[in-house]
Amino acid sequence: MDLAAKLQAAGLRSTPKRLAIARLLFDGEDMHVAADAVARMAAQAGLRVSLATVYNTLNQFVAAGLLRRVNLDSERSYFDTNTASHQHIYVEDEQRLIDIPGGQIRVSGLPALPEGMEVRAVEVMVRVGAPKPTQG
Amino acid sequence: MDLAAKLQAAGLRSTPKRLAIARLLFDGEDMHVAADAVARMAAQAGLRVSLATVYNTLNQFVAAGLLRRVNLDSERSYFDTNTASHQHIYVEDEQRLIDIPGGQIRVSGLPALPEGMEVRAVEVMVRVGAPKPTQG
DNA sequence: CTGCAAACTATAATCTCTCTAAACAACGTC
DNA sequence: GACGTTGTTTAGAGAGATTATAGTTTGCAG
Repeated sequence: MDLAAKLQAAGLRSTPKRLAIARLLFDGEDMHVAADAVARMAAQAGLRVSLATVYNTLNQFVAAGLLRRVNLDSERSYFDTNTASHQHIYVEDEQRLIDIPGGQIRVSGLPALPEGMEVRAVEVMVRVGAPKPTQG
Repeated sequence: MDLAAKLQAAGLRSTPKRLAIARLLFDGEDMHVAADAVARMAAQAGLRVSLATVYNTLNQFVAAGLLRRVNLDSERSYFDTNTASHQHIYVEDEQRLIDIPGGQIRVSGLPALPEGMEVRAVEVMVRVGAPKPTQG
């Protein structure tokens, strides 16, 4: 997996900062991170990169299709290094996202779409947690 | 539909501000609004209500089960006056949400959950738009 | 090399939302 | 109907995430 080539194939210049951030993100493990976590990871790795560059880079990666943005809550954005079609389980108590491999979940019964529209994405978010005692 | 009774049944005092905001929201039509839109609607209706109260009230309505929070993007929160189990189509080009009645969509193939967890919600968001010419 | 466009940075600005502390109102009690 | 308690409302400050700005630096074509 040549990251420099991956960047260039996506239409992005292969700069040192981008390469370093890409190395943090695409280390083989699928991950779900927020921008501040990326900045922290970068700092820990001894990389001197400004917060603005972290945001710029993440947004460029999303635009280039290298990352996927996940709308988990309105607090902040999360970025998913797995860009293949797949879904998520969100463990609310632990604030942890778990991937559901693509193709495992089937969504049926979609209604007719408005005239001239096509489906761009079907997002499924399964929110789980310990049973609520107040409900029982 | 007695709104004052509805508030009290939800454990909220029936105050003039809450009643007025409830009247704006629960006018019969299901709607999806952001906090600033509610503030604007209130102002247009001649209601003098502070932004803090709009936020407080919306959050209380969510906690009381009168509203549902929808995570559409990370910019802001949207509130859905339809609290029944249902799903959404998001028309990206028009930034418009369309309800899919509950029970119409079926999601199958959910994986096993972590130990001691139960499903709290299954959110489905179908993003649609005009076919992208660059993809064609 | 040289020049230009793109990238990077620090900082300011913006935007959504919450906190704070004080004024105010609902509601039960007498 | 006044009183006290408690919950509401408010203006404004504050917090946190993200973007805009403007100047400097860097990559890369010629």
